[in-house]
Amino acid sequence: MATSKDVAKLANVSVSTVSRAFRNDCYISEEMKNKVLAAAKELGYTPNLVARSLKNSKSKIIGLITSDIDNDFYSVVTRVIESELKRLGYRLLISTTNESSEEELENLNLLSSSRADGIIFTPNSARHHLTIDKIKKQNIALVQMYRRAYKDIDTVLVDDKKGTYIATNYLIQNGHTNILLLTTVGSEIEDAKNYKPSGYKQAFKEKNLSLDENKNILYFPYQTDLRMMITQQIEKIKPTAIIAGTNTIGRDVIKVCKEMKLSIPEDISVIMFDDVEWASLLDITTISQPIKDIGLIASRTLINRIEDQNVSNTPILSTLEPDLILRNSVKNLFTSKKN
Amino acid sequence: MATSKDVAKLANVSVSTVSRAFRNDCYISEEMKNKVLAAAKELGYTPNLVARSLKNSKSKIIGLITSDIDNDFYSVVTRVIESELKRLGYRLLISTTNESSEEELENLNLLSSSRADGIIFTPNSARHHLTIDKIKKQNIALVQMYRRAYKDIDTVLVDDKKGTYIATNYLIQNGHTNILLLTTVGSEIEDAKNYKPSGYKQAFKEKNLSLDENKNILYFPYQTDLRMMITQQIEKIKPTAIIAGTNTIGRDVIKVCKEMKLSIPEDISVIMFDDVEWASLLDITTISQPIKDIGLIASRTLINRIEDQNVSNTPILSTLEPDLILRNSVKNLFTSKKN
DNA sequence: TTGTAGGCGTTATCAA
DNA sequence: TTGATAACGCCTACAA
Repeated sequence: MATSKDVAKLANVSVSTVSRAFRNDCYISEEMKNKVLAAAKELGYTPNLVARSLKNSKSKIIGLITSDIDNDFYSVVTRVIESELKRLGYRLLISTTNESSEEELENLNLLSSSRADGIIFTPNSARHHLTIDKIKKQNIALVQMYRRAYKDIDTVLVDDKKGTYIATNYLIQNGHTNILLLTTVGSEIEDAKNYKPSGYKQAFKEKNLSLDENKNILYFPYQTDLRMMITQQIEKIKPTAIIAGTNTIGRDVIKVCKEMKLSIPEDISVIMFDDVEWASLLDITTISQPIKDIGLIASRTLINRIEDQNVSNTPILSTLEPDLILRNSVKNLFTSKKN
Repeated sequence: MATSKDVAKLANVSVSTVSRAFRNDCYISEEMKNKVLAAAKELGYTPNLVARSLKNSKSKIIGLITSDIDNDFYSVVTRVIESELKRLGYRLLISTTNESSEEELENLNLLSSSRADGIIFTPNSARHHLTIDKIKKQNIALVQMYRRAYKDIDTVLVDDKKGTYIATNYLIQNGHTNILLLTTVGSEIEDAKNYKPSGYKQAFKEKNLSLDENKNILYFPYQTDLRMMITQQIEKIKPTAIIAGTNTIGRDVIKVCKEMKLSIPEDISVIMFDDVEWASLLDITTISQPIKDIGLIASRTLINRIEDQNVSNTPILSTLEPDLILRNSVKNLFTSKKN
């Protein structure tokens, strides 16, 4: 592979002139620049970005650590981040953790060693404070997305509490009081675990409705086939409505309903988190996460930290609001009684 | 950030000893190694992978260029590739082209400049032979996936012709002869464009059934809302069955059927390419692409090229077979006539 | 405006 | 087994 030295030799100039030609440096004459560019073309030369990174201590690479890229949620957010970062002149190195805190640590360390300019990640725990501190000292920018494990770094969150709140309220307004909430243990982050249940409970409290938390809220471990557990719980408490805390849970709920020959919304009402593509095909009412905004804000917050020296030192917390997308998976128990 | 020099100073050894300690070099005593590791820990030192890359001319980074990461197909394959590459000691840099040949070129050049060790990509055209040659000369391994634009590099393909062939055959066996095939122009690659139609035509030919290609095969441009066009074609030729060439086309077909109040499979039969998650929820019969195998084989072929000097020079072509996943979206016109 | 030279943090070669 | 030193390819003072 040709180097700047080769180009310099061919163009009869010095290596610094070659360097200048490739960085739109103003201290170079048009003539020289053209000469260099011509020689470079002849040799098929492009600047070696690895060498440039070493010299500049800037890699123009951002690491993205998610738990699970083939979850629709993460693949869409990955897409958004990739294209926004490209626009801003950065490239994206991805890695997944499968919700494992150890893998998360490995990935963080790898990105730290790779001298990434920044990292966007979805923490599974708050255990890696030491590593996070090390990374901050290295001057690598950090943004945590979707979960807030560390108080001292920039965060992009979705207000999950509000999500369950509006879903629950909507169900109550339609006459449902026996509502099964299915959610994930999700992570070790205490806050994150409680967001969804708390909105649910608040809605009940505000209407002075009684609620048996132990029966009506079910916490799932990560990524197993949940159908058995869902079936049992439905049989046990006979809910009139279900709130599925993620799209994967929602998928299993729909499968279970099919197996149990429960038609939606006639026999049971369903609201699902994440407005994935197939929700509209099945006419499922959803809590829509503003995925695009999450990706955009995460990218921009990160790049601001990297490029803008003047940005305030205090961590920025951006909280985005979910939306209720009304379709046809919730039955109105009031009007149907009248019939 | 601490460097090997700092560690060397603290441990009272030379930088070469530090380097050896971190590379499991055998020419180092246990004692020295421990001393170095302790010093490194104290300083929070990790080897700078950028410097290592420069020195070794090996970045341990693989570039993946796909057209569209939020298509289910690509996000699953990305996931598989990421985890396989991690297992093999490589990291994944992703970029998308939106099916644009120009963006593809930019991405190839960027990866070339970044000195990636290898590239897996889904070519949109065969236009970039010069760049491909340059990259090969650079000793960057290349694998093209899903489309075969260049004859001289390793390829992982799915036998799309066979896919439409078995789908069409199955429909014919169920009494369908007016079948609408919806497929993409997809790319400028002449071969790729014709795979799906050719299997379809072959099935008709083998049964000596007549076929009006101009009416029964519809080519779509990339990523637009196809519903209008689908609706018109259904009204025009009144097919008894539809084959959707991709999951995004399938999604639009299902939406159209809803809008037109055509129930599947009662009023119209549907088979769709790509066995995405939601296909089972809607009971759609699909042509399943062996996505995991594609990702695994692409990764392994690439890493073999990189690490195994002895691998044969002739390009490897791996063709994977699709499967018909039977569900309940095709009506048997023979048995239903009898009723 | 252009060229020279030193250094970014590693690793590899060679000598000790 | 260890240490000194010269690359890897680029950028940036500084000198010309």
